[in-house]
Amino acid sequence: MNASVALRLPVVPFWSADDVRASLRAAGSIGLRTRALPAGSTLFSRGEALRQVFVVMSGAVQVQRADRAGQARIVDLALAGDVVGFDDFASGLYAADALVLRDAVVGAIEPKRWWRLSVRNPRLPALASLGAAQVHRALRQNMRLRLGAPSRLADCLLQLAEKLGSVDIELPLSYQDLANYLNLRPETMSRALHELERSSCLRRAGRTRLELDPERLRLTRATPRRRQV
Amino acid sequence: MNASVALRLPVVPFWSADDVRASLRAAGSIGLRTRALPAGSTLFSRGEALRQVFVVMSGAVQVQRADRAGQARIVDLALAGDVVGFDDFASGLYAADALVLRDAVVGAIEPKRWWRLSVRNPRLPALASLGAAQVHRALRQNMRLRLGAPSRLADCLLQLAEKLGSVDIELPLSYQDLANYLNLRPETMSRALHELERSSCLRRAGRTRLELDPERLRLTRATPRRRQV
DNA sequence: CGGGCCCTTGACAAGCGTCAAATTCGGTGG
DNA sequence: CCACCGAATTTGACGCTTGTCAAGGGCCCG
Repeated sequence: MNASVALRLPVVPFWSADDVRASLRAAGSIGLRTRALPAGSTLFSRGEALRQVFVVMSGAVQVQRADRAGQARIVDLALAGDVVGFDDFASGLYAADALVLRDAVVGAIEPKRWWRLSVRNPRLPALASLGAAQVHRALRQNMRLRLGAPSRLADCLLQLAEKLGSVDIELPLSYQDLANYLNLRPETMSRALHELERSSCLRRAGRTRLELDPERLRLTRATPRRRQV
Repeated sequence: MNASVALRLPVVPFWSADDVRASLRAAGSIGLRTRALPAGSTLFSRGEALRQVFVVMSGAVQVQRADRAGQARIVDLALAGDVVGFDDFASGLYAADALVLRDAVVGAIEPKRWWRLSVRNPRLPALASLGAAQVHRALRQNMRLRLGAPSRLADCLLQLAEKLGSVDIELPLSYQDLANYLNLRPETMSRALHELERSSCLRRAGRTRLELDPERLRLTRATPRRRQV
């Protein structure tokens, strides 16, 4: 009975994209220290003391943890506009490893300093807003993990297309790692990919280059565990 | 190759429990406005303007959204010490419905006011810390959804026991709703429950009353999709 | 006593993981 | 430039896990 309360609300886009860069730009990025990092470098590692929370300005960063069996799990994929590292703000220690996938520029925010700055500059986005942005992403990943394999992949690709602002995208990681992120086996990933290709949701134009059809992808995403004709 | 970097780290507890009440208490709860709410009442509803972020001081609250097909999905289960509603802080509108399951006392935090207070009282937990706490919970649910049904349930029950401070727990919601939260069908939930009972991970002592054996539950949780003998 | 809802159970099918092996791709050394 | 190696990806076969459907039992509340 509890679960049926929200049923009659209209269906609207579930989560809006939120690009933290925009608010930083609006604030004139006062006092934002940026850092350029080459692909393959490390943004932070597990166990280090947390000094900064990061905003990805460009490029791509993956965040991974070891699960209880010691297996590495990719738990986050941050592109331009995304916030990384906020989850460890309270504990003071990074609990995950952040790896730069594509040459990136990140804004490094030192909480204390940022807080002082924002006392004087009310236009500066509050730390808390950055946190809210990361919660949003975590919740979207949450909902994604509730879908079947093809829908899961479709949702992920749609988000990538949205972020990158193009239907013609270059994946920042291997299919293997993408499978890890989506909690699928590489074999299943391969099959889901072919499934999407078969239903004209996308066309493969190179190893990790895809041309997407957002309309059809949305259709597939909405299809609960059943193939389209 | 990317995914194998963190492998040799020691296996330690994955996420620590974080009880925001503790830090509020440490700060003397200066200026925290509390509200008592009866079971069945609504904390906030989708579409409303966000005025407050909540900290559950006692009782239980569930948060639900409609998925893309319009089905209600329970996305969060907040007990004493948990933060609710922070995800909508940036957008300014609640995107979900929060329903009180068990008579609850919640601390209502108005961001602007809290911010002003914390400028003067450095001991007050920052809004950002509250946000970090909610990210933590979202990430844990994330990892949970990657597990098989029995492990998923085991992890959830372990968290409940930890939160409630007892191995003898009363579920704040029906099995049906718990299944929804864990993204399982009621039938699967029933089977997982019997599975745990069969392997002495728990004993059922009433409709929604359970006596847990944390040690065995941890064992089951660590077992990847395979029955124990 | 009669519904209605929640929880169970059984039978069955679909989805996804697992295993093994083939194939392709990228990069390296000759 | 070409052969070769190792990693990534693909394919097929097969089985376990979970979803689905249908039906039954138990409990609470009129």
